[in-house]
Amino acid sequence: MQSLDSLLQKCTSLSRIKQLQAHLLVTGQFQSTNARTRLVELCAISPSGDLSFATRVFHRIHLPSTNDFNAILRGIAQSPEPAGAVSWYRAMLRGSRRVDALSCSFALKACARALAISEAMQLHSQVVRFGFCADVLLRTTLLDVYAKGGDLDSAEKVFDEMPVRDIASWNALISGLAQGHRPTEAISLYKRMKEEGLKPNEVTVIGALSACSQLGATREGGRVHDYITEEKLDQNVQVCNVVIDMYAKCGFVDKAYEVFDGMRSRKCLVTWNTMIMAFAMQGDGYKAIELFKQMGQAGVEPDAVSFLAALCACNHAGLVEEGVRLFDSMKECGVVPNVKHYGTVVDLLGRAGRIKEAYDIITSMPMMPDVVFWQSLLGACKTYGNVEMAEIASRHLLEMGSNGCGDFVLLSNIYAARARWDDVGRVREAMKNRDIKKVPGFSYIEVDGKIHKFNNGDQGHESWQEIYRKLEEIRFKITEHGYVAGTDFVLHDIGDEEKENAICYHSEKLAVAFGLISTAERTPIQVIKNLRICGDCHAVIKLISKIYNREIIVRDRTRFHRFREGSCSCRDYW
DNA sequence: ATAGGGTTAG
Repeated sequence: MQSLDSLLQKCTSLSRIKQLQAHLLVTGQFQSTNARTRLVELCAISPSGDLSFATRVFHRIHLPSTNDFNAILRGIAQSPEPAGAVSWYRAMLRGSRRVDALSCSFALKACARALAISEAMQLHSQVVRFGFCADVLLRTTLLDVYAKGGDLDSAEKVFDEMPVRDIASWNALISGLAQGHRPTEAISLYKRMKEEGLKPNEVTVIGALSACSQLGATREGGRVHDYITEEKLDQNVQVCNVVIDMYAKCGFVDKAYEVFDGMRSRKCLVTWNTMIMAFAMQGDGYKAIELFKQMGQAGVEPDAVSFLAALCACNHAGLVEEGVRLFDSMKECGVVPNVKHYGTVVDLLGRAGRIKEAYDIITSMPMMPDVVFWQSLLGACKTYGNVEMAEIASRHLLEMGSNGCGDFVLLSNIYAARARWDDVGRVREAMKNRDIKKVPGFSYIEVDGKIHKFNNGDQGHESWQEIYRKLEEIRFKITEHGYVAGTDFVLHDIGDEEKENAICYHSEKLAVAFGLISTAERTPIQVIKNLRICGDCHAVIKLISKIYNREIIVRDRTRFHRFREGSCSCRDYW
């Protein structure tokens, strides 16, 4: 037995696995020993293994045990086609061998990966029926499947009903909430966990910090970082990576770089990528590219994400030539550009007015352009007044059934600028006939460590009346400074006054106004927005920074805008 | 019935 164990450990390649199988067959141990089961499992799950070979071996077993079934089930669950695990599990149910908690565990894991929620629910009821409920690990798996499938309410329910929880159960829900865009709840659960005397580990802080990054929760993020240092969790690269990302997303690039530079654990590819992205978001194009080069010097090969980060940096900093060069160099590095790379270069070229080149890339790239490409091109056409190309782009958008009102607004504006009123009318008609909806915009602002959330036109905040009064004051003051409402940025099917009102109460304006009334004079105000900042808000916040003498930082979907004395760090280029 | 299952970054 001892020798079989050591033989199993040496099975690091498929040929070794086959040798061992032959050995078991020859010595007559194949049909009777546990070693066989472990061999099947090894072959089914190890990277050097081969699932189809494992399955062939399985079929040579006279009376496969539950464990033999499980070995294959586990293999299918972590294969590229996890959905097959459910039918394997069903075959098991019909067969002579009973399923155990592990079978359920693997099948559930497969559901999580295949996002098969209804199958997961069926498995859930079986877990109950088979009486596996006392199993903490299995319940945690269940919780995780719901969370990954987007059903956070069910995940919470599983968690609440657990008679016993261990750290992994807490971690699964904290991470689930963070990944499911319910960061506020993730943080309160993290706090509750500490209050209950549990000790967060690496996995916990990764989830908690990811939630802080989303919210721009600077204070809580700093506290988590302190805890990480105290508990020496920073020996873990993944933890360091999230710390860097958290500081970057909370607007502290310098702090992010400090952590990056002083890391005790070895930097990995993700570490470099995170830091490059951090500079890119700040619009520090040169620093990002510098780091990209340093990464190569450090012997870390850039991957698709590294290139994307560097390309975004070029885009945000307006480094057109550098970006094109970078894009062209991808092939030499053996990295295949994906949609996002193409999207970024197209955007980069378009913004630089190189519309024909951008168009040529769209038409020659190896994948179908999605709406984003045509929107980006259309935007460039508006900036450079290229009506012909704008029509081409819009036609594609219409064909693709785009329901983003921004596309219609842009096209309508392009026609209006040329006084082509018939066309303007046609676009309006098209707008009416479609179900045009916007993704609702919202913004966060942290004041005294507390996160406040604002939706567009929100009147739910406790001081909303004060906020709206402040906005009126702002409107009055900026008008004195020559501001004219930029009604380009909203739908054209409402009256002028209404239009003005609609953009007056964009979530970022509400958040900034709240910042003005609730923080000390001259202190910076920081806002996080889920979408890209709109042009009118951008113009208004520039003026606010000047009139109220405040530095205002807005992180939008793609980057940071640092408003100071009437201008923005993005140089109006975003 | 020998062991094997859950939570983690750009």
